[in-house]
Amino acid sequence: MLVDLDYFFAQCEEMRNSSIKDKSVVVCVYSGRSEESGAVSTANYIAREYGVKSGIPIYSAKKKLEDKDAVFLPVDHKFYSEISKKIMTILRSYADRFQQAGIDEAYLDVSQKVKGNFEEAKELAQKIKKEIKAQQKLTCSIGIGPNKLIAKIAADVQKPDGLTIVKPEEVESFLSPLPVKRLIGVGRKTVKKMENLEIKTIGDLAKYDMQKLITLFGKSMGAYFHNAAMGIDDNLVQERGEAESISRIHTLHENTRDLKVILEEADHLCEEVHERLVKQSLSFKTIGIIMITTDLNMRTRSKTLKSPTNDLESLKKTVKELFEKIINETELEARRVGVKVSNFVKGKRRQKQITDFIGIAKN
DNA sequence: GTATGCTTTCGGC
DNA sequence: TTACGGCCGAAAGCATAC
Repeated sequence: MLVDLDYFFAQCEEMRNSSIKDKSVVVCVYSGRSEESGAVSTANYIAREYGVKSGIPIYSAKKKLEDKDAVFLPVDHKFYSEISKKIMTILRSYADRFQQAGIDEAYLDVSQKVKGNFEEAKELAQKIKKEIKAQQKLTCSIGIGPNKLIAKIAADVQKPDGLTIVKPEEVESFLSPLPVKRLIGVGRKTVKKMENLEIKTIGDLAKYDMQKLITLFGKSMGAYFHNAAMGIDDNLVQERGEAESISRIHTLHENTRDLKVILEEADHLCEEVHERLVKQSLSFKTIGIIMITTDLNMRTRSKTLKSPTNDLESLKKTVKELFEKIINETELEARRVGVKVSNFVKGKRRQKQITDFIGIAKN
């Protein structure tokens, strides 16, 4: 089953101050550039009625909620993380196997616990919903299915406070009318490509010849699409290791293409990223930078080292090289800049050959 | 040509 | 009419190996 906490950040705010819960609640990331510059992180369902949703400018949200009873709050990530942690502990206790997937959702393998009985799974889900409500005063939406793929899609069908069960014999009729984009791995380009083949729904995809899919999308993707469309997914519910990447991004006070200004900010971001790396004793092999230009487009550059490191000065040095490169490749000014590391190898020390091998074997 | 890994962009929350 | 964050993993694009 998949448990998804409803409009999580905004619901946390409602829980902290129940007097706002019959108003529009908009949780915002303020950039600090001007009084109201920034974007909406998430909004409760009352605000969504007026078209306020994740990612839109704060200014635009204010306009939509003009003369409505609305509350605008800054994100309080620390608070949400604490709530999330408590709820994840509750959820973990109900599962044979558990996998957190982001701050507000988790997969629970409960097949042993309910002996493969979907009615019992439904009762368990109701119990879980009750407990989260009692302990943390929050609602969630739960999807139950024979595998992760179905559970995830099922959880999306009814929300907030939903519960959707898809039994094995219902999988086909459940999936077949849904658009192909609901499948993980089917993005904009693939949707377009499939549309040209007259594949619009998951049902269309399931009927399509697998050999043809393999010719069109490659062996691994083709086979995956074929199986996914038939509701087949044998991915296990598994606890995740550490994060795959760590990044920091920041909006500049003013747009600029002055390298000195950019690098001053970048150095600071490097230090913050490095601090998190040290906390988790991680070394990295890949260093990336992000630049959002005046026209709000994103550009990135990255470099993969021959051997992993956790050294702050090497990080800064590579980041400097990458920014020098990227600034030479555009005429536009930077609005936001970021630093990202990935391709982790566990360990504090500077690594030599033996761990290089582990790094390769891991991939 | 296909598979694999690396780089860049996209998109959800 | 415009307006616009920060973070992550997934998808797409590309280079190289086989």
